[in-house]
Amino acid sequence: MKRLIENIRNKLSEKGLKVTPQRISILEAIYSLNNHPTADNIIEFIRVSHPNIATGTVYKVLDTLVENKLIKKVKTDRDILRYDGIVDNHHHIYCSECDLIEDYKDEELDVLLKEYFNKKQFEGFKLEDIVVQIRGTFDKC
Amino acid sequence: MKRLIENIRNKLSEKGLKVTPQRISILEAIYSLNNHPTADNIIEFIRVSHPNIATGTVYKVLDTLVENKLIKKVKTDRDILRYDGIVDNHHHIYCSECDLIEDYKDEELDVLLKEYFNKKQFEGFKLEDIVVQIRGTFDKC
DNA sequence: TCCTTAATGAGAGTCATTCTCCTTTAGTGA
DNA sequence: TCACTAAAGGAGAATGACTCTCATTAAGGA
Ligand SMILES: [Mn+2]
Ligand SMILES: [Mn+2]
Ligand SMILES: [Zn+2]
Ligand SMILES: [Zn+2]
Repeated sequence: MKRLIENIRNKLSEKGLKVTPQRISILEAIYSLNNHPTADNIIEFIRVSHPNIATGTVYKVLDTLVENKLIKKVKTDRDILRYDGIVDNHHHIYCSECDLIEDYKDEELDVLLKEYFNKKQFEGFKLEDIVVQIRGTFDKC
Repeated sequence: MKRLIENIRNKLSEKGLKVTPQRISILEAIYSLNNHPTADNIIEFIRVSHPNIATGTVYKVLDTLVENKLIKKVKTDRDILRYDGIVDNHHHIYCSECDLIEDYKDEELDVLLKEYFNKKQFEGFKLEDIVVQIRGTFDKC
């Protein structure tokens, strides 16, 4: 807990960002809300301990965190943005029945993709990353 | 041209959907605008020949077409929805510099993925499809 | 401790999408 | 061919996620 916040402070400083209570609690919220929260999920979570934070501030901080690669945006086919506190490359399982997005990590898949894309020529294109979208339905849903 | 519209009429009828001029021109627009158009791109395209179509109608028709699997939504990390007239499974290259989304089709990749996911156990999950998001920057951008 | 400048708060503004409700029309069957 | 009916479309208001503006506050460096 103390350690989490210390860790967040360090991440912000390392990027040359001012360490503000708002930025700390937003990152804390993203790390605590496991499943790819929306701005609204984050605001709701934060308001408990930090009732006066402005929604505009939350959106601004989220943008800053994305720009500095402390968080990522998650691609969806809805018109509400979702965020991911895990910045290491990983894949996503999208539920067709609800808006659940689960992480999927597997070294074997990463190796497979790496080998495939190393072999392929992408003329005039600088490859940055590969994310696999796995879509389907969970029995529980 | 005539053939395209005849083809669209058939697709609609096959799904048990009423064949209306609005639905025809929206599908026509999606097929003509190659790169994963937004609702707004579609409206702009259609207004030339069909100036009175209501925006609400366009959104409603798009929903209907998605539900009936005549088109698909494309996942993005923006808050504007984009659509795809190609319903056969394929992958997407996202440009980091602009909002270009190119199709990527390669049989070898599909075989690779198919073999990998056949082998993996997904307990309590019914797999529907796999789409690879390739992100990077085009030199031209 | 003070200063500078970036960050935040409050609230108005924007705009993509949805909703409501009335009118029109596609498709069916006499 | 015609009339009927349910489904679809038009107009425009409503919604809500996100952005903007600008005055105030506070983080971090001197
Ligand atoms: Mn994730
Ligand atoms: Mn496509
Ligand atoms: Zn689900
Ligand atoms: Zn580009």
